[in-house]
Amino acid sequence: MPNKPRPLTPEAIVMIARRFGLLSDPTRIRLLHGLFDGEKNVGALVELSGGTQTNVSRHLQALADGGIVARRKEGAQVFYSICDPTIFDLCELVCGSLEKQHLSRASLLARRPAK
Amino acid sequence: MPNKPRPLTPEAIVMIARRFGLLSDPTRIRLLHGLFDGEKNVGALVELSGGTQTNVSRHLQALADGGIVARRKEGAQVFYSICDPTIFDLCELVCGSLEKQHLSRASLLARRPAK
DNA sequence: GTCTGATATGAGCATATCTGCATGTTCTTG
DNA sequence: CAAGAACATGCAGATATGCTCATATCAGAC
Repeated sequence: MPNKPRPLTPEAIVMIARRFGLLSDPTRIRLLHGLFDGEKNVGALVELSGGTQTNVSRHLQALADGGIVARRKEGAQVFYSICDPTIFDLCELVCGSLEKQHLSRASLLARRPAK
Repeated sequence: MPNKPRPLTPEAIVMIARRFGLLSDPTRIRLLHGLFDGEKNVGALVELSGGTQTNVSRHLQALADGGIVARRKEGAQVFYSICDPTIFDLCELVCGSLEKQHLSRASLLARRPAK
């Protein structure tokens, strides 16, 4: 039997859902992915993500409000950087899970039955 | 320097965001939490979550479509169970991260400066 | 067959979320 | 000071999401 989960008060549940909500948008995932190798300013992230400046700015704001990303102002530029690296662990877990899921679905369609 | 992240094609990014989206609703988190200790039928989950039957049914549907939860019909009842246990790892990671985040914010307000 | 309990589904509404356009703010340069 | 570059923000439209009410489906008991 697996370990008991945390008690999870109603407020905690809402907080958890909020955090997942921050990760539920492709543009935000792209931005986080782009920040993997260090801080970047908004302009660089706009190019990198292919979005508009308005949108990128807003999404970065949301990520900063959620405490996933940190802001650093330098002159007229603003640099963002990951301040919660567990984000990458989350993505890694999800990627692995999705990969497994689709592999197993694929094997359901194969001529040779799944092992 | 941390490991290189996966390449992350545009489609992969959308899939990842979708999965996080499934976890971005408090009711769905509650349902998953309720399924931690084994499969339950819809009625049990309705009581446990305090939601309406319609709503619970829909959320379970969504979780099943996303491959997080499995359906098993037994007579007139339908039993749901976790089929992707990495969900709990995700929640655990997020909980830990949130806790750390709020602790550090709290220390910013304390009389004694943070260590 | 009818009736009842368990679950799913369609329709409609309210709200949230994402997006782009235009504009505002702030910094720097001249 | 004016002008331009880098970001942020107010507003409005489109889409998505969550919720409820009523109804449909399905399995079992009679």
